[in-house]
Amino acid sequence: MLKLTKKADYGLIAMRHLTTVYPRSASAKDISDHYGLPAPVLAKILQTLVRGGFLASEHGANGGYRLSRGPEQITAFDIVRSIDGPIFLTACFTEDGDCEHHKKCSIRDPLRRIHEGIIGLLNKMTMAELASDADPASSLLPIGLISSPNLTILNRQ
Amino acid sequence: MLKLTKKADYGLIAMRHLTTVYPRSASAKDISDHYGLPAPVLAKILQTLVRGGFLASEHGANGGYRLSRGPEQITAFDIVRSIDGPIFLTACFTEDGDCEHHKKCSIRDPLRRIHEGIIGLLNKMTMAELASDADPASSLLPIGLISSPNLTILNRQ
DNA sequence: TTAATGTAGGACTGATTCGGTCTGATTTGA
DNA sequence: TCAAATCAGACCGAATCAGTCCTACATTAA
Repeated sequence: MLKLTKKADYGLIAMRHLTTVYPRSASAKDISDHYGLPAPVLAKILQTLVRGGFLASEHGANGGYRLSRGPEQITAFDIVRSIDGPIFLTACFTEDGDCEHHKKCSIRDPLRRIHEGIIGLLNKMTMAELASDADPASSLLPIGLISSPNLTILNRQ
Repeated sequence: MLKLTKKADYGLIAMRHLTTVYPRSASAKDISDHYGLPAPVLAKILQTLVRGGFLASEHGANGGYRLSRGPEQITAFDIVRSIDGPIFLTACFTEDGDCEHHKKCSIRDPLRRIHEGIIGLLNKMTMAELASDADPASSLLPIGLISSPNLTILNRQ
């Protein structure tokens, strides 16, 4: 759990590609061929991102998609939320904000802090950063999180 | 997407409850009644946490579950991973580490940094912190168990 | 004008997972 | 012994995910 859908993955890959060719455009087929992604799925994702305002579409022959803003003005959070919908750490965080256990559960507030932290991480990752292989990663992580030795990425059991 | 399952939620609620009564125990029924959680589901979750080594079970009448370690030695990450399984931000982060697009996708490394950050956030939230947020039940805590005021997760210096 | 290219969008399917129910076995204390 | 409680597994309906198929619309090039 706690992972992105494949659609969000595909969306990020496509956005990264479009960032590298920015401000030019690329067709859905170009991208799906290049990365071996299923073309119809990718097409839908790109349409979603158009509706979200992050891409502009160009119809007709030699058409395609291009970023509607600069790569540094679009974040990973934008893309993920646009494709996967709102991000909630727990079911408590609905729009209505009403959770049937709300009165008693009281884990809501601590989790909200984690929740905001996750969104913050995604929000700091711009397309420009995603597309740059250079890696001043330190700027991304809150101080104190980097050096912890038990932060193994692959938590195999 | 990108949210915890209800089981993880229930597990955290139960762990928080058991933290407030620590080092005493509580039965699954006590907890499910108190928070209105489905009892059989909660029972399974607690069994999982026993296998994970975070709870000890006491059979028979007046039995129940209690924390097997101090509340500051169990983190939200422990509980979530134990219940929901390994946490991967993207499908790329499997145990094998092989992703069919691996050669070309190149969003792997930036996402890995976000992934590490998320795990770091969860790892810094101990049960003691989870239970310490203002709540009437906190008065049940033995003196000295409420952790230090240095509880902010984000931007901790 | 016509054909090719490409986007837009809905309907549908198969697989997987999630949340939850049900049933029964085992262990312990009164 | 009996009741309370944990332990353990099978099972099911609903939801979601990933992907395919089909059709319609828009633009450009020949």
